[in-house]
Formats: sequence, structure tokens, C-alpha cells
Amino acid sequence: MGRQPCCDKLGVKRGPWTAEEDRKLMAFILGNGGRCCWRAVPKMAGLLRCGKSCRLRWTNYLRPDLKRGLLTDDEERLVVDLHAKLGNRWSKIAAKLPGRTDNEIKNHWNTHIKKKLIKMGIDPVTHEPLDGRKQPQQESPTTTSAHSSTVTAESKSMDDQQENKHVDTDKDVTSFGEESSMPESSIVNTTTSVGITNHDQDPLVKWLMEEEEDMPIGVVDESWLHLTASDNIDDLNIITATTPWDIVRATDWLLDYQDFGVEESSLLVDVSMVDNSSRSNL
DNA sequence: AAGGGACGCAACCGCGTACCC
DNA sequence: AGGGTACGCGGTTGCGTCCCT
Repeated sequence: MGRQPCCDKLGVKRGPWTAEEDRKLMAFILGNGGRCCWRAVPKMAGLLRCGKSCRLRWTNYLRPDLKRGLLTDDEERLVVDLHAKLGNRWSKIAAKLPGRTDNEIKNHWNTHIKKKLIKMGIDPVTHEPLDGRKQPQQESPTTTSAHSSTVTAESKSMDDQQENKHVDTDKDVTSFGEESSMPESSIVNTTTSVGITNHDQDPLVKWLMEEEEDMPIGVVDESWLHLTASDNIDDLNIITATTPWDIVRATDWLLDYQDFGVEESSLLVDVSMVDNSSRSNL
């Protein structure tokens, strides 16, 4: 009946991973060509962990294609824009930032970006000004992140229903190198389902759509799948993130933001909206 | 130098969904 | 067809480190 449990919770180690555990997991996964089922991993790798813990450790820390260090200003900008459109769907956001994990982005959002936005007088949830004043531009449904974030929230349940038809398509035999694949239409449906008709004018949405057509999201580089445990994973950071606004260097944006009060921040409007407009000028 | 608060990251928890038998 | 379970995701927590007093 059903599947067997991944672990029995008894005799399963918890807490921080040791270097030895990391080495075992790494060696096992690399030695198996990147394909296995997580529930079998702990036993086969000689680990006293549950499969869930192994998966988390691998996806959030051990994967050779992960970038290290703080998010760049471009990445931060992208996260804000994507958050405005997608809400707290960190895995979807992470899928657009090669080498970054949902956990990493989520942490960065909660510890850095959120505070910056609040300091700027922007509600990190709605992406609208905290003082409640509506910005004239935000009335436009086509250009504002604030609007799209509201829209996203409103349409989330419907969106999820559509989305859930696609997720978890490779449950039992998970490719270690592949992140969850985004449904081809999920983002587009998020906006079109609520009547935004000119979304393709938005460089971000356009890029999202183009990328989904061109390549499976999350498939960044699988060359490391063919590595052996003895290879140096530090040599594998060959990710080159290319976003539509990699070429945009118009503002120093959040990283240079210092100490604007609410008065000043009201002039800043919605930072992602400003970005959108600057992008559309390209 | 030491204590305490703030911060940041890694890991865990709980839930929804798809899958297996 | 339906019960049970793995997987993936978002939210939350725990703990180590840093910084200030």
C-alpha cells in the first residue's frame, strides 16, 4: 500500500551536517550520475539522515552549480521584480536566478531586501508605498510591479490550481541536477488570467516567457553531473546569469540606498516600477 | 574583556499534491 | 477508487557570529 516511508524518525540524525556527512552525500550523488530516489540515498550513502534532509542539504548547499556569496545588485533587483509579480513563490523566483536556491533567496529577502524596502517606505508584501498613498503610475495595469503583485495575490489560488497540474512530475526518481521545472504557462497565466493584456510589453514578463520557451528553467549546467567525487567543485562556478537588464546600470539601486525617510521615499515611488520604466527605455 | 542584542544562514516543520499499490 | 506516502514548497526556528555598550 502506497510508498514506503523515507525514514522512521528513529535513529535518524538531525541538526547541522558534518564535513564527513557532506563528503558521503557528495560522493554518493556524484558517483551515481545524478539520478536516484531520495528515500534510498541515506542508506546507500551510509548516512543516518532521512532522505528529505539529504535532499535539502544537496539542493541548498552541496550542489556544485550553486553560487556563493551575497546576491549582486542585479540579482537583488531581479528578486524584487519577481517577488512583485510572483509573491512568496521562492522556488519560482530561484528558478530565474541560476545558481541560487529558494532558501537562499528567501533568507536574503527576509534579512536584507525586506528591510531596505521598508526603509524606503515600500511595503515588501504589496510593493506599494507604506503610507498608503497611491502613485499615479500605479493605476496603469501594465507597468507597475505593485499592481502585478496585488494581481498575483488575488489570482494565486487559481494560478496554483493550474500550476499544481504540472509540478511534482518527477517525484520518485528525481534528477539531482534539475530543479523543479516551471510549467510553461504558469507565469503567463498569472497575469493574463486577470486581464492584463499588455504584459508582453513588460521586459520582465517578456523575458520570463522567452526563457520558458527556449530552455527548461533550472537546467543551468549539468556538466557537473558527470563529475567524480574527486573533482574540485570550486572550479565549477561557470554560471553566467543573463537577464534583460544585465545591461542596465542606470542606478545603484538598493545597494547604495542609505537613509531616506518616508518623505524622500515617496519620491522614489516603487523601485521596481522605476526599474521597469528605465528598462523599457532601452 | 564580557555580556547581551542583532543579524544571517542552515535546517526543520507542516502542508498540499502527485504518485504508488 | 482510495488510502498511504514521497516530494517539493513556503514558513519558521535554532544557533553561531558579529557588533555595540
